[in-house]
Amino acid sequence: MAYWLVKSEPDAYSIDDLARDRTEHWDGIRNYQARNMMRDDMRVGDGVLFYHSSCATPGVVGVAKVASKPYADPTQFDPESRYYDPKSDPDDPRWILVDMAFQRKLKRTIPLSELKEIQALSDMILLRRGNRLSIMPVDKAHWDLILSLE
DNA sequence: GCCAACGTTGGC
DNA sequence: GCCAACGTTGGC
Repeated sequence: MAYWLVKSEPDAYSIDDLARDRTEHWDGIRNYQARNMMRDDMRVGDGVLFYHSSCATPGVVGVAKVASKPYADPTQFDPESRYYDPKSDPDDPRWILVDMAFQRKLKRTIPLSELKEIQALSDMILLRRGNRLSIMPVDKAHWDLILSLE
């Protein structure tokens, strides 16, 4: 079992939205690295840290898990969608997603500022300068440490 | 709102 | 294949 972190802007889709929906197809990912991780590396049951970005207090806010095998992101074929990709071939879809299922909301937000102060987390991808990946792997040791801060 | 960092696009 | 221009991300 592997561990991941996904970013979401709470104005667009928050942990409370996921708590309400219980499960959500993680659509709209238009970055090849992130797509490759969903397509090639995620397995049903993998753990996911849910992270709020571009907000007053960015940080880890909940736990989810991977809830489906990878499949084609339907929004790429929908001309009405902001994620529409006219260059994607329906016979060979460019964008792949998985479903995410709600597990729980943390008792508190664990803020980015706090994670940055922890030496043992200094090599986390999330904390690397200029990191813009919206999906990234998390080491088990980092996963355990972050959740121990709750 | 600013701006650094990055990924993608497209001309050559 | 290079690289400048551009758009986006995301913290502050």
